[in-house]
Amino acid sequence: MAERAGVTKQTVSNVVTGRVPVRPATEARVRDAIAELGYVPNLVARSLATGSTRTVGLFVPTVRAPFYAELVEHVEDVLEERGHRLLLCTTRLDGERARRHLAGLTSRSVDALLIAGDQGLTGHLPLLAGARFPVVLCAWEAGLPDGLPDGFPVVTLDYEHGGHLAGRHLLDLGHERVAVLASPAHGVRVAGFRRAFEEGGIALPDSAVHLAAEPTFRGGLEAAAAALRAAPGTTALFATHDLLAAAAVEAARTLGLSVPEDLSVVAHDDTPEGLLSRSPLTSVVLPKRDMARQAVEVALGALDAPASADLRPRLLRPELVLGDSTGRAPAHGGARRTVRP
Amino acid sequence: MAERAGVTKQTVSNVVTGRVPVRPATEARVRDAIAELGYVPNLVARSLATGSTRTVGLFVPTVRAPFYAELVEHVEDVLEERGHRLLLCTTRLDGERARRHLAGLTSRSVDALLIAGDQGLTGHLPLLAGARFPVVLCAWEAGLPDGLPDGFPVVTLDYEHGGHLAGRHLLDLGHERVAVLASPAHGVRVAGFRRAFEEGGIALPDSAVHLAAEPTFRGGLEAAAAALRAAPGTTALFATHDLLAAAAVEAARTLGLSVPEDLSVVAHDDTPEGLLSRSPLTSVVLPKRDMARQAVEVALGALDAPASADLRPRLLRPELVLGDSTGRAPAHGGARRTVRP
DNA sequence: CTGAAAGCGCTTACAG
DNA sequence: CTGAAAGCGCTTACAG
Repeated sequence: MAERAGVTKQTVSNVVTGRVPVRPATEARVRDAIAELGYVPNLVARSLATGSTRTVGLFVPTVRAPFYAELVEHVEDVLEERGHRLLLCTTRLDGERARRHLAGLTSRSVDALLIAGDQGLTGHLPLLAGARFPVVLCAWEAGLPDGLPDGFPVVTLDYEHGGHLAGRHLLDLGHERVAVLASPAHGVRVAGFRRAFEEGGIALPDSAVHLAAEPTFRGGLEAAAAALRAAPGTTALFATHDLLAAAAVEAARTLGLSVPEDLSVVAHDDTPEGLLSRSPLTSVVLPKRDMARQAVEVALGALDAPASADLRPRLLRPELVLGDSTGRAPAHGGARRTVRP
Repeated sequence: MAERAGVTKQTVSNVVTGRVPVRPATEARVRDAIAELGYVPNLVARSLATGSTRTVGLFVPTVRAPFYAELVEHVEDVLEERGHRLLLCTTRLDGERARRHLAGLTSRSVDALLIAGDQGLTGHLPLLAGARFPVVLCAWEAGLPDGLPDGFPVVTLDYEHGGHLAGRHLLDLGHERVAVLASPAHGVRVAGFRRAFEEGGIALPDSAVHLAAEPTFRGGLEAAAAALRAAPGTTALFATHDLLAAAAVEAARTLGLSVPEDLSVVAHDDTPEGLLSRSPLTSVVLPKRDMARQAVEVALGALDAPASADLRPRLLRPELVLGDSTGRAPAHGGARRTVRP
């Protein structure tokens, strides 16, 4: 303890926490002693006394996917503003792994927990009922499973609306023959896209949706080639994630099609900078930073006022950002004109 | 305390920690009580008593770069094996930010700290001297700065050797006119590449090295185009990271060159699956998992036996993994033949 | 093998 | 405004 050096005793605590006013002269002496001895308060002891670790846990499926990598950094930023640290756990779509980590936290080592992404956790959600701290679900695309105990706040993105924005945009540009390149997990985005076309009086057949099982450039190339081969009159593609969209543009080039003259491509969740593509793509952009902020606020807010927690899911709305990859539908039928056999 | 439920007192601690043998009958009673009451030990209290938080900090510049994203997951894996948690901090190449976070840890909230990546931290390294826990540096490409206090273990990759492997491979395939696409931070890789050619009696002029300031597909396209324009006889490219390499292949296609018939491309740190490219690239592959393991072991080992820490930097050797993107140098001079004006 | 005591380093009422 | 005491929930020697 630094008290020895100065003269006072646990007045040190008072000056450090600032909870109780201390006479300037005393405070100065204490601060000198602190500086001199290089005193650093023990945060573990403080946590035990206060019951708060100033640490928040975050579960994400992986940080290798750009979406989650960005989310992690946003959460970290918000946490830092509020003086909290980040305990990270990547679940790898492995419910058992998530369960183990959850068990490892169930003991006040964290003030709150954010769980992002819906894959692989569904079966283990009831476990959360035993958590001793607030848990908030975010970036949840699928519907909430029945097993989920009541009382879990959800802060997520309106993926359906994102898909709808993409569809609306293509419709507005006059596209009627379109196809979708999608990851199997992105059904909600596809549903929104489909709804937009239905509203425009156009039914999108299941055969227009091409799944790319793996989120790779190659998978995107293949899905795009398959889509254009299956429906040569296609004038626009909707790709449900960035790598798929970038691959679609390259696939079009390979087939001798110009983007956007012959083929429009709209992406979902491409970075505005278009890291992976030749030029910035028109894309549905997700308010990840907002989601991170609200998720943290709900989680930490639940600590202060457990009762006041608003349990209606918060749905944040994506926006469409225009890039170079979309344009009016060609009068002459797009891909039909030039696609090689 | 669960003791009430059973009959014993802090025998609970004995059965939970397993430190002191307990009679089976007693243990059973205690375990029943634990299960019944849903007792979970308070890890914060345990940390205060034992002096160990079972948490390790990791600083990386960002998780948005695949290299660090993978490293984070590897570190997490090794930590999990050893029963530790991961406190993550992304420094964003911002020394001031790193300093703040470091200060936030300087108080036994972490058992050890791993710092990955050299950018932006150089000036703040002396601060580490004040850390109350072992610190190990990893994935450090540049030379260690003079300001670094002695006694910091370093576990890193032999980047120079990686560049050398790439150069050696191209030389073995008969390539003599080569160019390099590099990120400005990757000077060591380029130096290794250059050394290989020097050993082969070929000097690589500075003009053969093309920098891509930003790690984007677009930047890679431009650097590759510039390289092939500047030296039309070029038969091979060395790209110092995955996105650059993937872009180089697409740039070659755009110019009407076949890979690897007209142009070979060797990457550095591409994923073996080649997520970003049309087909798996020949690439220098870095033993990240090994590095993560050794870094954690050194850090945690330093806890047990502070004196025995081996302070010689550990340099882990990359390997060359063959893909579809390299082949023998064309007899007729490669790019010269077909590049458009 | 089991119980009673002290201590980890803070914070928080509670008297002076 | 400042000091003395109790307590946060564990673990760790130390006696029985």
